[in-house]
Amino acid sequence: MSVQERKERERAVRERLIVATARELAEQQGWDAVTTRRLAERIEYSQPVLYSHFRGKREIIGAVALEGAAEMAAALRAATSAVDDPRARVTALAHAYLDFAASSPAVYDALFQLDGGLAFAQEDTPELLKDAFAALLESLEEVAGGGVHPGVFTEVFWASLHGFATLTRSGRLPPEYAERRVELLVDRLAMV
Amino acid sequence: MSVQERKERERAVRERLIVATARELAEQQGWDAVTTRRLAERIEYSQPVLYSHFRGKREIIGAVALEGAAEMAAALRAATSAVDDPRARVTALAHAYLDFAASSPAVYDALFQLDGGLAFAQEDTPELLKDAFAALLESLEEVAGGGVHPGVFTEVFWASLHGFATLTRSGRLPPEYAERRVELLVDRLAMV
DNA sequence: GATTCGATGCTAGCACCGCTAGACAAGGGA
DNA sequence: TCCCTTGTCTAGCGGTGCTAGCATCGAATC
Repeated sequence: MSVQERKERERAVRERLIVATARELAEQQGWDAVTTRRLAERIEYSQPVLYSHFRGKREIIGAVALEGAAEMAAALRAATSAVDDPRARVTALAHAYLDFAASSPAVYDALFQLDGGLAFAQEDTPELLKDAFAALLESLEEVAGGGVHPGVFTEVFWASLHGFATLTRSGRLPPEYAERRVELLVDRLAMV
Repeated sequence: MSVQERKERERAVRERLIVATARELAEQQGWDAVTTRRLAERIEYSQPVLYSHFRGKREIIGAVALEGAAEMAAALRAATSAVDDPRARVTALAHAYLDFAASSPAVYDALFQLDGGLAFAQEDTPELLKDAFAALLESLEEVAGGGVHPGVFTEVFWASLHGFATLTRSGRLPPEYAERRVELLVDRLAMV
């Protein structure tokens, strides 16, 4: 029994190593550079080992996304918890979101841009993803305004931030007015 | 002279054929299916011919994007020109934008998601791209509100629509509340 | 009309991709 | 000690974007 337990433990360690290495490589050189060959070489195993942990590259992206969702939720809560004023809290939330997207672009892509095989906005959505959305909602529901569904309001705010993040990083939005865009968005969307 | 002119004409025809075929293939089966081999086979030439017109696949995507920018601008203007009320015009604009994104996903991706090697929001930005942004601005500047830079306002509105379009298509936003999201966005952002 | 010669499109091939079949070795259980 | 399961490896499949170098075709010249 103990032998099997040790093996399972070692397998789990190696699986975390794969995910961490994939993430590291993606942040360093982009997801295009995360090939199964390079990834295998970095973890010092052969390619087929990857497929004994994940069905394919997509699932590895999904694993990085889940890890990222947890970190993002934590970052959002950390940035908002110390702020008392509801409106200021929303501003802090927006900045924390955009900072996360800018400082961890590969993780952000795994979450919101690439196909990691994860279900969103459904029953079988992983709890970590639901919780990341919940982290947004917690700061947003109180400024949604009367008669507006907090979930829908959160979706609108989130989609806007997502647009900022992706269009800015791909060079389609100029960086110079980033702050004014955030101010305008919060000013107009947040009631009170 | 006439011989050379004829050749140039034929070259231009073939170049348009490449772009049209790439676009068609991308809309039918997604950009992943647009490989240089398949594209070459469809236009009934060998692969290297593609490289006598474009530096690589990226430039072909860029060509599709430019074509799409012109169509998008036309679609946006067509949808808004007949609407008199400024606020209703913005709503029509939003719907036209989202309809374009949903009905021509491959072209939309070439424009706003993939790397087509085009410059955005710079001096050397192609006129067609500037004009597509102008088409947005024309309907939005009059509802930007006082003291707000129309360009910045347009960027915010556009980024939000982009978030809706991309997150909805990748299954990250549920489609059922799409209409309510648009209403909320227009309600809050448009002044008067 | 024959001949030269440059332009043009082709075949073949590079290094790389995601993924997998099948050989092989190491280790625990009898 | 032997067997057999488990796990990992090598090698290879069909695909990718892209390119070197050859062959052919056609326009211009003699």
